[in-house]
Amino acid sequence: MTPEKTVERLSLYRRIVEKLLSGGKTAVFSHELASLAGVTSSQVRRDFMFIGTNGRANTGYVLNELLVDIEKFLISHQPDSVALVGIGNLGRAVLSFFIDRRPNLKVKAAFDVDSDKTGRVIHGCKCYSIDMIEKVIPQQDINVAIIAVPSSEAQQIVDSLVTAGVTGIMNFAPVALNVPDGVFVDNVDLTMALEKVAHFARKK
Amino acid sequence: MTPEKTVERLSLYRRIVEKLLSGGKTAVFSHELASLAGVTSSQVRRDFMFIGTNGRANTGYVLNELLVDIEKFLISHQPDSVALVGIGNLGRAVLSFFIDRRPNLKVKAAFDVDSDKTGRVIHGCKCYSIDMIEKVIPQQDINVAIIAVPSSEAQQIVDSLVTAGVTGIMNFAPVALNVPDGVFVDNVDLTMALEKVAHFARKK
DNA sequence: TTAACGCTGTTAGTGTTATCACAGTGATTA
DNA sequence: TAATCACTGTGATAACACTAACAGCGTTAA
Repeated sequence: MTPEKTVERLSLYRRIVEKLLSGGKTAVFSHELASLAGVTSSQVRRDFMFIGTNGRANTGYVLNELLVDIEKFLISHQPDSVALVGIGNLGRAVLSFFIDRRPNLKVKAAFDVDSDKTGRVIHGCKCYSIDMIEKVIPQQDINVAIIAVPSSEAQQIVDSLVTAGVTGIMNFAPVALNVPDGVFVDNVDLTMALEKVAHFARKK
Repeated sequence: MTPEKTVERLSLYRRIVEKLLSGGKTAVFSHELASLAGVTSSQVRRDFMFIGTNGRANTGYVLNELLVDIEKFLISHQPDSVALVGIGNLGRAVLSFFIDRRPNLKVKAAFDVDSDKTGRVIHGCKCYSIDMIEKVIPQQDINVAIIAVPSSEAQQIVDSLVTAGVTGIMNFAPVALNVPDGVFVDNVDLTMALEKVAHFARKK
């Protein structure tokens, strides 16, 4: 219902609002927020229509209220639990990136095929063997997974994850994943992104 | 002129085509490629209109020709040189990810503020201090940069990069970067992506 | 109290991206 | 040779995303 792009921007707005709040500001105009987020002011106001927040003429949006409204929309009442699959270079970097970044997104468990990596605790996150997925995921009430494994293994792992109850997947493997309706997949294809940049660096 | 989304998909098509070729296949139908890429067959054919490749009734697209056409479009005759700025966890992971992945995209230099990290060679890539940017970039003929530094430093670094001649930037810092016309920026916002997934994991 | 101002909320319009649907085409079969 | 089939290439259409523009409103100034 709410456009995907709007959800994306709300995530960005929130971080900007937090920064402004911690800087002592109490309200913000749509055009200020727009310039900080790199979008137009209409865009900001339109996005806010979706979450039903409202500002005031001459004052703008009161930051406290705005933050509450964004979070009410973006975040569930209880923190989302996340699993990481694939503890290679990329997986570890992503793990360290997310640890303590957003209190509402907790990476609770990590999985890998390599038995050398299991049993350990990395960045406060316990590492399991991959065949523990269907046991640990429901146990820890995890519904979001990050996939950072080679393409060839991705589909099989996704099947386990979905069976185990995961309904949202952030996928770093450059393959199209097959999932049933009701499971959301976001593909983060770094090769694609870099090639795109290289392309437009020349052509634009 | 060519849609950004088409460029993205071409990068994906290419990798699929390479895989099919190495598997001994010689031609592919639009609907096969579509299913491998997770899009529709019309989409595939429409994308191929932009690069002017053509298939044959009853045969589909001859893989060799297709690959040539995609590469002619996506790739410059000489390899693009890339710089990495920010040798933290994420930067190193991205570096190891791209090393030897695409022969046409060479990460030639890395930069960091931390002097402990400079002088070394990581994954075959030489590390410089950040104030060497404006010297090294033109020297190595680099036109693409990957930014993996904290948000607070990003803008300043972008300014140096642009001055030094960079025209394409892949940005991992979650801030809107200010660049002149003719410089292409692609924002890869991991926090945003994960929050989006978490959101749709609940709502969808 | 009225007028002017600057902002929001929203509608209507525009541009971009994806899909539908089918005419055109070459291969295959009878 | 003619008919059938399965595909491509593309015009037309629909869905989606962004932006411009302005009415409405609270605030400020006269």
